[in-house]
Amino acid sequence: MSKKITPKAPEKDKRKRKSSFRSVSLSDVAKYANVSTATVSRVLNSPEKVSEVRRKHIQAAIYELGYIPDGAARALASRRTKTIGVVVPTLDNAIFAICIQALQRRLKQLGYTLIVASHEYDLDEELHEVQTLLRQGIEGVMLVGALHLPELHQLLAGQQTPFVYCWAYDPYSPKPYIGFDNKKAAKKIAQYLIDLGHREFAIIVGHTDNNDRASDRLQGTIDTIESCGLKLSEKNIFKRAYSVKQGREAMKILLQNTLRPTAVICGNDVLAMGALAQCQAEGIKVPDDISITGFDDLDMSAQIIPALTTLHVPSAEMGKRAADHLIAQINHEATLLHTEIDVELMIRDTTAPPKSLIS
Amino acid sequence: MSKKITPKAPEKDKRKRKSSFRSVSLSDVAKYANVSTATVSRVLNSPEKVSEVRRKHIQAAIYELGYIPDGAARALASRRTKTIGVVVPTLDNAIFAICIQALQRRLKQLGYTLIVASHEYDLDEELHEVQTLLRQGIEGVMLVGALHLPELHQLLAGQQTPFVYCWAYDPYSPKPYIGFDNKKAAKKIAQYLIDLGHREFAIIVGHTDNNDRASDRLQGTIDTIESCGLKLSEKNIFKRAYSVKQGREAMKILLQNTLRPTAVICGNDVLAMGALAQCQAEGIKVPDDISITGFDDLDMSAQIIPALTTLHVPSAEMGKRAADHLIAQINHEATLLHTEIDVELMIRDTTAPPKSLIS
DNA sequence: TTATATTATGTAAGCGCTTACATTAGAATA
DNA sequence: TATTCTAATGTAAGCGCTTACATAATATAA
Repeated sequence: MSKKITPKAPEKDKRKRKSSFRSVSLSDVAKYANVSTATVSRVLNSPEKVSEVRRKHIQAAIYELGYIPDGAARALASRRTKTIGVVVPTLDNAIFAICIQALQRRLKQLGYTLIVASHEYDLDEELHEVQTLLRQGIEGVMLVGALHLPELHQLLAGQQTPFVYCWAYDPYSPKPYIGFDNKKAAKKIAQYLIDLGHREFAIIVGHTDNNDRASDRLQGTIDTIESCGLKLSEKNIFKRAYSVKQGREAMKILLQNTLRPTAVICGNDVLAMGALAQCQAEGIKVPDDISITGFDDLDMSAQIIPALTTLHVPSAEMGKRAADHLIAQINHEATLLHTEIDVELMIRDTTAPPKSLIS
Repeated sequence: MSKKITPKAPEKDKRKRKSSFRSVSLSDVAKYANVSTATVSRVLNSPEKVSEVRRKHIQAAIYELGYIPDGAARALASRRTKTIGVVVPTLDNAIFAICIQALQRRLKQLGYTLIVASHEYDLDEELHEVQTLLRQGIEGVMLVGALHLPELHQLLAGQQTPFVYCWAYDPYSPKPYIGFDNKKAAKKIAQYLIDLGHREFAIIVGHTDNNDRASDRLQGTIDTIESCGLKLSEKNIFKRAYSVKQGREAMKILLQNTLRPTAVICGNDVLAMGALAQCQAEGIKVPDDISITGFDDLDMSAQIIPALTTLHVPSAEMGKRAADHLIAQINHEATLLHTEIDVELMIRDTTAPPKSLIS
C-alpha cells in the first residue's frame, strides 16, 4: 500500500527561516574561540568558573562577533526569565509612572527586567494582562490595589507565581501587601479638617468602580465625617474621572449650590487642582472662602499657588520595596508578608479654619 | 586508566529543577486530549487547520488543565517573540507616559507585547537598555529623539532590527522618523510672540545635554528671535531640570533682573507652570505684566488659570503610529519612512501684547 | 609515592514549543 | 474503478541555550 516514493534529496533538513539572516549564536562563539559551548555559557553565567586566560579569550570572541545571547533559549533552558511584571490601571497617572520607574530601577539593579501592562480600570482586562505576562514567563508580578477577580488569584496560585499588592494594606490578609490603608489615610485628612472647625463638606473622588483605592478613600472620609455626628448630603459627593477638567467641573456644580461646603476633600491631587482652578476662575478665595485638600502629593502640588494641602504617598518607595519583596520571594528568602508605608499629611496653603470661625 | 565506576542508577536523567512544581505543558495537553503535540500547537496558532470537533475537544483540555503556553519555548521554536521595545528618557513625564500608553494599546491590538525601558537621559544607558531589549528578543524598537550613540545604530543595523525615532523629524535622513521638527515648532511660538509685539525675551528650557528635543527647541527659539534683529542675553537663558519647582526658581531669578523680559518662552509646560506659579507668588500679572508660553500641551495646561498658551504635541498619535510603522516593517510591508505629525499653537490666556504697546 | 580533592573543561541531553514533511483518509475527478 | 486532489493529522527535527555528569589535569594530603 504505502509506496514510499521519496526520490528527493535524502535526509537533508533544509529548513530556511523567513530570512537568510542568522545572527551569531553561542556555538558560533564556541567554534570561533575553540572551546565548547558549555565554556562559553559559563563565561556568560558564572565567569569565575572559567580560567582567566580562556575567559578573556572568549570575551574577546563575543565582542568580535557581536554576539547577543538569545533570551528565549536561555529562558527555556534555564527555566528562568529574570523578568517581573506589573499591571497598573493606567500609565497616564504620575503616581503609577513614578512607582514603575522606581520598581524598574531596583529590578535592574537586581538583574531583572520589567514588563509593564495596564488595564484601564477593567478587571477582566487585568486578568487577561496577567495571563499574557505569565505566558511571557514573568517570575513575579506587582498588582495595584486589593480588588481583583478571583480567577486572578487562582491563576497566580496555580502557577505558584509570587505577587504583591500595592497601594493598599491589610495586615490580616494572608496575601502580601506593600502599601497603606487608604481608609485610614482619608480619615487623617477629614479629621484634620474637622479639627480645624469645618462642618460642611463636599467630596470629589475618582471613579470608584473597580477601584478600591478610590472607594476606600471615599468611605474613610464619609465614616470620619459621620462619626462626628455630621451629615453629608449625597449631592455633595462627586465621582469623577481622573483629570483636572473633571475636578473643575465638579467644583463648578458644587459652587452653584446654595449651601456651600466650607471644605472640599478631593480623592487625588489632580482633581484638587481642578477644584482649585475653578475657584480661581470664579474669584473664590482658597483657603479663605473654602478649603481644599488633595491626595497623593504630586511634585507640582507643593509648587502651585496656593500650595495644596494633601496626603503624601511615597509611590517610589512602594515600587522599590515591591521589587525587593518579589525577588526575595523568588529566591525563597524570608520577607515580611506585609509592609505598611507611611503616609503623611502635608499641611500647606489650601486649608484654614472656616470663615465662620474667623469672623 | 579510566575506571568508569558509576554504580548509580544507570541512564536515568533525573534533573530536578529548583522546585518539584512542573506546570502543564503542551504535550500534557496532547496526551490528555489524545492527539499529537502538532495538533495542539495548531489549535493555538492556526485553529482553522484543525477540524472543529478536535479543536473544541482540545480547547476544553487546555482549559481543564489550565495550560499556559511557554513564551520562551514558543519564541525559540518560531523565532518570533511578538515583542516590541521602547526606550524613553523617563517615565516620569506625562508626554512619554501617554505615548507609551498609546503605543501599547495599538501593539496589543496587533498581538504584540511592549517592553518599556528608560535611560534617565544617559546615552550609554540607552545603548545598554537596547542591548537588554535585544537579548529579550524584541522585534522592533521605538526610540526618542534623533540623538543616539553611533554604537546604537550599528547594533540595530547589525541585528537588522526595525526601529523608529519619535519626537523628532528629519525628512532627509535615511532613518525612519515619526514626529515633528522641534526647531520649527519652537519658531512658531517665538514668531507668534514677536508678532504680538514682544521684543524682550527670556527662555527657560529643560537640560539640553543628551536631549536634542530640548536643544532644538532652544535653538529654534534663539534663531527666530535673532533673525528678527533682536538680541538675547545669555543670562536670560535658563536651563533647568524638568520640574515645576525648577520653573519657579528660574522665574524667580529672572524677575530679579532689572531689565525684565516681556515674554518668557518655556521649553515645556511643566517649566511654564512653575514660571506661572512664581509670577502668581510675586503678584505679577500674566499676561498683563508678562507673557508666558509652554510646550507639550498637557491636559492640565488648558485648565489652569490663566490657561497656558502652548504648543500641542500629539504624543498619543505618535505612539500609535510608531506601533503601526514598526509592525509594518517587521512584516516587510510598505511604510512611509517619514511621518510628520502636526503640532498646533494653542493660543490661550498667558500671552498678550506687551504692556508698552497697550498703554 | 599513592590516594584524594580540586579545578577546568567537555559531552550531550533536554527545556517546550513550531513546523517541514510524511501519511492517511476521504472527496472529487477522470 | 482508478487516479488525483485536498484536508486533517502525525512524526520528529530542531530552535539556542543550560547544566548534570564525565573526564582530565593538577594540587594537596597522607
